Amino acid sequence: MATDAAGPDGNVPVDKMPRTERGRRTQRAILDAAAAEFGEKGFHEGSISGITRRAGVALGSFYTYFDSKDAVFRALVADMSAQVRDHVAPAIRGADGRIAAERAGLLEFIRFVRTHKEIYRIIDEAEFVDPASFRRHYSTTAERIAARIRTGPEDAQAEVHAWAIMGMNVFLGLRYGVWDEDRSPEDVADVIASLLARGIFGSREGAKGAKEGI
Amino acid sequence: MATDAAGPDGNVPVDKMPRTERGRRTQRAILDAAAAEFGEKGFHEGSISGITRRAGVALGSFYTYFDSKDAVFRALVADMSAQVRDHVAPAIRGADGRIAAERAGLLEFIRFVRTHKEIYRIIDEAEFVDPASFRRHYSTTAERIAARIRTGPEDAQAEVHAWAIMGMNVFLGLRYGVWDEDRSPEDVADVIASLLARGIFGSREGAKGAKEGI
Amino acid sequence: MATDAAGPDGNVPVDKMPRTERGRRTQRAILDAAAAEFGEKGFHEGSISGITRRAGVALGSFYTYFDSKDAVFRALVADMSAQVRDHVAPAIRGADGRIAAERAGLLEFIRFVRTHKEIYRIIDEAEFVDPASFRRHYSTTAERIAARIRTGPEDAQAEVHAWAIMGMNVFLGLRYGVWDEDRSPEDVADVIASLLARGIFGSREGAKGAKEGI
Amino acid sequence: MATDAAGPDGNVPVDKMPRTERGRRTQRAILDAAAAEFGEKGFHEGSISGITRRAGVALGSFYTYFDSKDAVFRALVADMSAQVRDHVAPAIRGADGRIAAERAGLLEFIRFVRTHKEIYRIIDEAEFVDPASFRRHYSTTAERIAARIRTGPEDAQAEVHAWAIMGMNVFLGLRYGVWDEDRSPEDVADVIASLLARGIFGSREGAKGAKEGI
DNA sequence: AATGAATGAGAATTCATTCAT
DNA sequence: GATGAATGAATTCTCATTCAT
Repeated sequence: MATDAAGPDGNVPVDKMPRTERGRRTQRAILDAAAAEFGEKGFHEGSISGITRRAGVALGSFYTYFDSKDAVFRALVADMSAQVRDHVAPAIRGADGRIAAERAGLLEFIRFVRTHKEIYRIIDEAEFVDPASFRRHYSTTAERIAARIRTGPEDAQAEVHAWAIMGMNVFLGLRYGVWDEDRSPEDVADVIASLLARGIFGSREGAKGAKEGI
Repeated sequence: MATDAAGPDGNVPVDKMPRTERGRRTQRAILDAAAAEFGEKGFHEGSISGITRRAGVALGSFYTYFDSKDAVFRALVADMSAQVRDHVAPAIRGADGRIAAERAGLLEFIRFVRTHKEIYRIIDEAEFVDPASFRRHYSTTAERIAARIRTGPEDAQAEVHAWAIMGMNVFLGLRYGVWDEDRSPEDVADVIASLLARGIFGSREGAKGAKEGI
Repeated sequence: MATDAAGPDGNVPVDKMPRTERGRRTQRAILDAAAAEFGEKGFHEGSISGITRRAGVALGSFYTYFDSKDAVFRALVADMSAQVRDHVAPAIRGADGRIAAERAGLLEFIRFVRTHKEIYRIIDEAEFVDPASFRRHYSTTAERIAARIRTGPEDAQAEVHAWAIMGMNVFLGLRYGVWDEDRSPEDVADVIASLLARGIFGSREGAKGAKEGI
Repeated sequence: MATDAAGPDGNVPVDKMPRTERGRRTQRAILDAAAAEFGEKGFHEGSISGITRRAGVALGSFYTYFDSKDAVFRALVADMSAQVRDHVAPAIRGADGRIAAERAGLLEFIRFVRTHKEIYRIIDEAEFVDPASFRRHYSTTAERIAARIRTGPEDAQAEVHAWAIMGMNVFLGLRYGVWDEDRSPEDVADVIASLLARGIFGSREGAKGAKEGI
């Protein structure tokens, strides 16, 4: 995990940092329970008592580690955000060529959400619970993509492309990762790689170029 | 507008259907007020009393026309969903060629959200308030796109492309329609048209093809 | 029916008395609908709109004929109270002997409640809605019984006996008239006639005496 | 007392069971307050806030111990039901002979209701609030009586007699215990004992037999 | 650190009654 | 007479947060 709890930017305030090993375990248990609770019921329907029940601790113990319901949520968004990044980054770095990198990113993203379906409910709900977290998550993600695809300092299209790619990924992850698994992640990634390489109709002849590393 | 209030699929139950002209006006006022309230505060922070205050009617009058807070929300999602569709459809129909159609769709979509910024808060929050509405909205939208771009009955990529296009549009609308207006809708639409036509790097030379109607 | 609507003692106030034949029909429809509504749902769960819906008239029309929810209820209690009395009275008058009269009263009472199961919900709920109606109903009923069984002006036991008989009848009506019909009214009436004639254990040899008219 | 709070059958759900002594005291205070509130105002007119005010606790504390207004009510019916039973049982067991047992039961019942006048409002209102409790209360009471008076396995009249006796008791308790105390409980019990022993007219000569233990 | 009882502000919902048409 | 829209007071229930032990 990248971060542990939640200040304004998703980090736990110092005075809530567990001092003992036992404390650390309890805090981790609460954060995991919160992911389960919010992933299942959403932020508003989820409750602190639901979290502590899942974590197997007393209600009051929650406030030993987090300042408020909002605070765990922020910590959670930061945590999930970091998790996706950490999961996807190595594959992107290992890819040969720009299109291949985006292909790898999408592929790993779909794989990741298939095993962490709660991520959508958590990150999307941030739009309502903590808009700053939400914006930060997507802005930094888009910037990362833009940095990868930018062809030079003059490239004015990179930002638009980055948002487009991010949007594709998010919706394809929802459709083929969370809602249904009726198509393999590799297949989806191939189709998109070809789209990025040759456009939407050029791709209808086959999406092999991506693998050759353009 | 397509629908007026809200049953399970977003339609008002018969026993809530206004029988007089006066009733019809009141119901419309409440639905508009709900769009404002939820768009501004979100579903959970928004309140029935906030809605009736905006609508200028008594609290109890709300229940003359809607069964519950959830019900107006459903009606609203159906209503907004229909509004975007109705706004974008003519431009798409009038476009010359497939790529041009998608370009027109995105262009009008960004224009629409610039004047209806509340649409994101409303449709996105449906994921938590009424998942069925949320899924229906995006599934039907994707199907509509797929129908436009499908090259033939064998075209297995159309669905993936449709979800990709929808994802691009949604995120570009958020970025360049709601969050910031630092780039013209036409510019964004051109960039994407080129991407669809020639791929991400082919497009770096210019997105003129779209206008010629491919 | 004996009475039509509801003042403090269960009669409709003059200004609510229908002047036309059409009005009379509407009022009767409302009263019958109220019996159904309250019998089915009870006073508190029952609603004016439920009544008018059953009666097939507009909500506002209710107030043309009754002053309030309490008022219909009072009218109803008076109405049902009179109905039982009117149904049971002839049988009692026609009976040969005191025990036979009580037997006939119970027999007809059970028969009556089997076809008017709502009577319990209505009269019993009066204890909470309109204690005066409730008390009046049982007091006058007890007095009627006492008058029948009193052996003379000195008979101090008659009142106690009357309440005892009324209590038996009410509970036997509930058990063998409303809740279950697993024993014939005649059978029940025979058992009680014998109890009244010879006591609880004397009766175990048979309850024939009642028929002979003691 | 037999039960403390209220599930479907009048028992508190486990998750509402107080874990500390302090909790136990609070729950008891709320239950007593509910008896007072409902006894005085009835179920529908009584309010949760009325209960917590009487109990001297915060409104929200009510829900720490009971799931709903209905739930306390159920708990209360079970509680009162058990209280009468526990109050009357020893006198019945100590009586010499069957008639004497019934006499003792009635006597103690009248005495009990004189000091717990709220019992009628509570148990009778169960007919509307929680029919299952109501039926359970009277069914088990009748069975207990039947078991006492049954002369043998063939005795088909016992059940009818049991309901008759219960009905007498309930109405005599209402008349001479709750509404008016113009006749001593002993006197009433004597009259009924004689009725049970010799029938209604046999008893006019005197009800001495009961005391001799028939 | 951990526990769980206590708090009370806040919101949705119901429905008898009034009234303009 | 009939209609049905409008009103708003009243109440139940939820739950984040605090605090004494």
